[in-house]
Amino acid sequence: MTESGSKNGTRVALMDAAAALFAEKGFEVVSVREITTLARANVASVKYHFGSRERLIDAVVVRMAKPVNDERLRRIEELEGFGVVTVTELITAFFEPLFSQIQNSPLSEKLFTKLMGRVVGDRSYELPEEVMGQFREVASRYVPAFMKACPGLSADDVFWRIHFCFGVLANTLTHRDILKKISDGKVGDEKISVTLKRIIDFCDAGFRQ
Amino acid sequence: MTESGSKNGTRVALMDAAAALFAEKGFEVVSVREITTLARANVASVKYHFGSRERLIDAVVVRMAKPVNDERLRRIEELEGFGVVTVTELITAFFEPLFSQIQNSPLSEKLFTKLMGRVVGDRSYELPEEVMGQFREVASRYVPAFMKACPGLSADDVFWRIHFCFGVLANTLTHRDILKKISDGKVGDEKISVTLKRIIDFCDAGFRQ
DNA sequence: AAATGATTCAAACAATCGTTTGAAAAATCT
DNA sequence: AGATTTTTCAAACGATTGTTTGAATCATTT
Repeated sequence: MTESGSKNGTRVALMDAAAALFAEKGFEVVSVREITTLARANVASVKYHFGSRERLIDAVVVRMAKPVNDERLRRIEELEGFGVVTVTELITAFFEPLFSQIQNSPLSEKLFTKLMGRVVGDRSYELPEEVMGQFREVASRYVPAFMKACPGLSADDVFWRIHFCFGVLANTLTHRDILKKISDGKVGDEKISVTLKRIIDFCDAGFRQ
Repeated sequence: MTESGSKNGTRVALMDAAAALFAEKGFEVVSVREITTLARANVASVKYHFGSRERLIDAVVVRMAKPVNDERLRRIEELEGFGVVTVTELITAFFEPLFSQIQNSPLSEKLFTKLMGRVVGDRSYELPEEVMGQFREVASRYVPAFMKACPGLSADDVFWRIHFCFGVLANTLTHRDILKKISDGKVGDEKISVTLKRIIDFCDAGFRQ
């Protein structure tokens, strides 16, 4: 019974627990026993269901990244069907999918965004090859589109600015709660969609300079 | 003999080795034995010279952050002596000190920037209280200056945009080498001062929108 | 009901972790 | 020089790490 039916409860419980802990603490510092304790499962269940701790991390990352990258591809195809594409549209098409999956997640909005930030920002661990492939495909579609949307810019300029946008995104996702601490609780309580608009506006202005 | 003379060679050797390893791998995943091996010192030397692994991390971070924050304070004082201050000047005064200490470091430029990126970006460990105090002081000077320089913006807007700038900075420092990989080696080989200018231009445009 | 396969479980594996010990070595002081 | 302090060192500490084992339990099929 390898089918993903309704009966592999332990398997998804492990992934849910791992996702929550990874979001809070980072991939490197969460032990297998922490995960299995939170999931109310046995220590050996990780080896049984995933083969190893590392492959459990991979499974969590893939489950999170797959629908996002799928939607990114879907949206740029939709955009290019209309002809001319602007930088603003590209940035939006690239960023919005990161947030549109929140309601499908077993995680709270706060943990979801934190984990997503670690997936796109932490490079202390190696991304699973499956996700690397997805990302390469996304990049192969978006980079040329960005270059076409900015005729005056060199390849260097475009690459760097995309990189900067990534930085804004990753940092904001991972450390969204820091702002409340820094500002003595006066700033940081707003809907995720409002924050997303802030990010897009900032990156858009930075990209177009 | 607690004086920091020329004779505590092991102490600085430990900090140098730790700094290099932290830069490459991150604070959490480097073991005491890795550090002492690279420093050609005994395992027990960390406990003897620093008290614990955590306090060694603190020492490395303080040594890196102190001159940066000092220069930040010096430069904003200098700026405000002239009267009106622009956003561009503030961003420059805040960012440049991160790079001006490269030649004073025992680390290579590449490792220096990586480690600096982790110091400002990684929040898997707690910043030492000494550095937190420095940062609070820097923030207490720069945040009001930014607000004064952007009369039309709310406090929320200013806080968020500063946060975004932080993201661009931290991500670029930590993952400067990724760009070369993504672009098949075509992008990413340039002087650090050129990259700094890119960062400042991007953040400046994003901030002023 | 018996047999078969899938899953869980307590217990132990070897390896590594940060830390501690107490004595040897080196440096400094009187 | 001897006495004293500082620093180094090999060895071991208990705790925790990811993994493995083999039997027990559960679910499904024959």
